[in-house]
Amino acid sequence: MPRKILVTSALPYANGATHFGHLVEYIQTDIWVRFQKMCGHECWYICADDTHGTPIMLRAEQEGITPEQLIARVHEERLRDFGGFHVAFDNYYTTHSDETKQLAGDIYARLQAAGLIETRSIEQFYDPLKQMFLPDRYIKGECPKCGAKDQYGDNCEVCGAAYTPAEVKNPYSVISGAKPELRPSEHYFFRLSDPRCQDFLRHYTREAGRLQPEAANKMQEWLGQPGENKLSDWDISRDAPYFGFEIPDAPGKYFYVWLDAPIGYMGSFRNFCDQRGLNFDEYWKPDSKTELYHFIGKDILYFHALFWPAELAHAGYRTPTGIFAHGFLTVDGAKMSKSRGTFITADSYLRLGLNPEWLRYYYAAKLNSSMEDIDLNLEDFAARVNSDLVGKYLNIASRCAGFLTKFFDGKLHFDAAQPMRAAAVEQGVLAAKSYEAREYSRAVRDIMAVADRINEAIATAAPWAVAKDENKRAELHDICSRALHGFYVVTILLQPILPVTARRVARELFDMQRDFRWDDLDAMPSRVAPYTHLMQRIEPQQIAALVEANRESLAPTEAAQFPQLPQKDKMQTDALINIDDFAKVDLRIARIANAEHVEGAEKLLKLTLDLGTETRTVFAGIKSAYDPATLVGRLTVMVANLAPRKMKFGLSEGMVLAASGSDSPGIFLLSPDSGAQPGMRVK
RNA sequence: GGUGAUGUAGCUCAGCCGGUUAGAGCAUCGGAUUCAUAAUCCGGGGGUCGGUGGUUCAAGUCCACCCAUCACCA
Repeated sequence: MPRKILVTSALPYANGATHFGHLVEYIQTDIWVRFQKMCGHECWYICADDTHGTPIMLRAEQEGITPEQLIARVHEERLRDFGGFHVAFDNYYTTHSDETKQLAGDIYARLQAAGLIETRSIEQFYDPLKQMFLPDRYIKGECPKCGAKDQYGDNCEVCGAAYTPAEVKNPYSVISGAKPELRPSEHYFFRLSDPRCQDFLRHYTREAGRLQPEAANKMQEWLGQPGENKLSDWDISRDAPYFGFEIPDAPGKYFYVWLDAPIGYMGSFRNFCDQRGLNFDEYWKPDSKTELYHFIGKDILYFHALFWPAELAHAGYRTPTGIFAHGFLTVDGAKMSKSRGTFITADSYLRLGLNPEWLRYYYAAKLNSSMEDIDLNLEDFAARVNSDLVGKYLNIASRCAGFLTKFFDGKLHFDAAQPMRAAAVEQGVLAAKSYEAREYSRAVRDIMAVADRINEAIATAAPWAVAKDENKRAELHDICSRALHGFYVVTILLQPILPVTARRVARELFDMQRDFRWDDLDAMPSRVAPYTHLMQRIEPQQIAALVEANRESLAPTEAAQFPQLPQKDKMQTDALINIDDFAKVDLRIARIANAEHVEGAEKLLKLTLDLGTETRTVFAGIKSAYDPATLVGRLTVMVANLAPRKMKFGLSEGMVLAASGSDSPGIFLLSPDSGAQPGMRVK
């Protein structure tokens, strides 16, 4: 019976760049969602930008743009960054939307009708110059305890003391420098202290599966003993000027950003339902049979486990099935640091050309269901990825597929398929348990143990020795088929973590027309295409470049920020061509039918290209980057109408296309997406 | 200051309700192998399980205190 599941990641605040800390959560969630989808469940992954509040308003002002412009820009960045790491949202929206506004107003009205909204006058610091009320973070002064200067209004970074802004000595506004003054203002409160909320939360937070054990304990701490009434009301309004939604019938009063942020989950989902014709209410009505999960960081547990369920429950909506908090990310054992270069942005990683699946794998290898922090040890990162993914996992296919191609035309044959299928299904059950429980580190451990066993079996069977005896072809066939089946199994198990590699394995290696599903574990692959490399190793220089790119020196400059970036080859916008000019170039898909070294040539390889209707001989200067054996069989793109050129070694009838940078090493041959056939025109 | 979490080999981590000589992967050392992106396989070395004290026939595993790191709260 397929489940219906709605999953969210916390809405990232729309200021600042996406960094590695963010990615922990989105990758964690994405893996879970991909796993559920593979199992055939209807699972929707919903997210949005969290766009309101004072910081956004001020930031936009600082940049001389409107908040709308700021959040639109950040929206683009987020989509690019998350997409770059293969985080596949079903909908990525914004809280600054009609849907969210309407839902926020609706929830507010229902809470008001339930008698859970109350107004009262409070005193707050006000910046007389800037003419606005100041959040605590925007007040600085001397620590009342140790006297340290320039400390924030809520705690001291020098002595660690916590206090209120009123206690700070010689306070000043961070925005204008003015001395803040206390002023009264009417604020709106959600009455969390109401017995109805207390009773509800006392039960809700203790139900099995709702929260992690540590989180549930924390809730008990916040809730206190029965009758203790430790919860206080929640201030949900802010005074103008404020970027957000004005509270209905309360001119000049706005919803506090934390009120509309979680409602943004609903807003994004409603927007998605409208696009897809889904029934919003089926997922949000009080007695919904669907499941709702929020993946969050442990820092925002308070909002998600207290305010949010209490709001929903009393506004006539369903409450979350589960709230899953994760810990923080440290890099090399310490908080991410801009000066050390460990405050790593998603963008820098992608721009330097590092493979996003490396990070996905490493995070998966570290993540479990607890709220413990996880550490990204950069040295360990490279070692682990190289050894697990390239050395163990991909190596299985790399070392055995050749025999199958060479002796058996790529066909697989199993002497005893049934027990192999049973074993694969069993592995699947084990891994599925771990994925479902968000114990990814356990899943990875178990899966890599499978890869270890396969390599062991290969070593024992020694196909390279068996291959020398022509009478043992059947044995060789079985050995290599088993190995490739093992590779097939491990790939399916890893697909939630390595979606791109798994997709390539399915489509390019095993000739499937779709991605893997979990129940493919109970099927046997029948043939393999010639193996081509699926992943590069991490080079130590790449890690060094990453750290360098993220290191903020005392005088940061644009150029210093991405020293290794291949931004050299400037686009020549002054030499434009029109479509007809371009059409003169006859680009064709070509299959490399043969590739060989050219005696006496330092840089050239001799390629025989199959264009479907004819073959061409092309000399390509790619010897430094490619081993001819690995090229045979792959598709690439060639210029078919280039005038033939007589070279020292023969006539070259065209050229193949490859990317290269002027000052970074490497030559990268182009490849079409799967499905392209030799001879097809590229245009 | 209070509460909680964490602290196990060089690195990253497993260790269920306390029970034989504390495990894995990586790294390292020795050997094998050459099918594979110097990948793989076999074997060895390496830990007084943060510290101190206690409970117990028996503690990495329970208790107390202390230290370190992190978080939350006032």
